Amino acid sequence: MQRRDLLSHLSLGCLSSFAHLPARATQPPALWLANPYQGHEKLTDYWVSEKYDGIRGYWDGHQLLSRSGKALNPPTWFVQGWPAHAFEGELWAGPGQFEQAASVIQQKQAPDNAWRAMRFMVFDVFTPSITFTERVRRYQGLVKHIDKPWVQAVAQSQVPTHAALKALLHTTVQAGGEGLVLHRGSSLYQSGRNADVLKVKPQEDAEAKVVGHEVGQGKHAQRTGALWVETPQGLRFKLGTGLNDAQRENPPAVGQWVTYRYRGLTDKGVPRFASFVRIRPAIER
DNA sequence: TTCCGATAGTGGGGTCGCAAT
DNA sequence: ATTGCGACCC
DNA sequence: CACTATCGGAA
Repeated sequence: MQRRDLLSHLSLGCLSSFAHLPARATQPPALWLANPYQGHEKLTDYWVSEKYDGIRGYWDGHQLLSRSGKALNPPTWFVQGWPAHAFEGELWAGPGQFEQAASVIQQKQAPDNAWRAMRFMVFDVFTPSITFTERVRRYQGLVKHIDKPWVQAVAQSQVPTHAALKALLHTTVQAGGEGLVLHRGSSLYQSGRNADVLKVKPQEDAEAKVVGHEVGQGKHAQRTGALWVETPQGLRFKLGTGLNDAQRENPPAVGQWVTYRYRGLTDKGVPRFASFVRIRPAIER
């Protein structure tokens, strides 16, 4: 396909259901969501790319939307020349800059120099009826057509074995990446979570001491909502997810040590996405 | 019969914007 | 100027 | 974001 013909072959599809609506009254776009990688998938079916740690952005052909359908407010130059066709990517401020990216997109009107540091890493184009493998070609051509340094196509590669995937994950994280995304080449664009899109992120376990309890809300009213814990370095934070109902009824006591799982640290050094795993086994001595 | 996928409902850190103090 | 809260992002 | 509890249909 000739490049000048590319955009005319992109389909608007179900986009028409909300593309005409005013900026503030949008339905959540039907975007795909990644599932955790289990380790038993057939890797040769998948494309592998870096998972950029930023804000999901969906260009509906007219405006930039967040995952929930909220209109974002990039400066006009940022989206100047973007096509009247839907595509999506990650609004990214660089390695380790998630909080900066979140700040920029949540401000009503972030300063121009903040947006100058942002990139839109394109990883899909909303074109029903063609496979992801074909859509990769489409978004590569689309990015080339837009021809702006802050709009980049996410690179896709193939990894034959789990060992190779592990190695790629290691080098990607070493270079500041958040993890990897696997996308089945034969899959059509499908909203929601399914096995066609998988994510791989490194996770670590650590221990902390229970220093308090937080009462829960709603169905967890009158039982434990979260544990206040303290690391050996004296850092305090809350563990609220990972507890089952029985554990919320009878939570580990103050002074007990627990194991938690987390994925990276915030700017302040607090474990990110921390979840309760188990009460730490007693130490033999 | 068991198992899996989707959904609803909890919980976290962090940021912004606005109201109350 | 500080605090608290809801509504977003992940 | 991560996770648990539920339910209905697939396996």
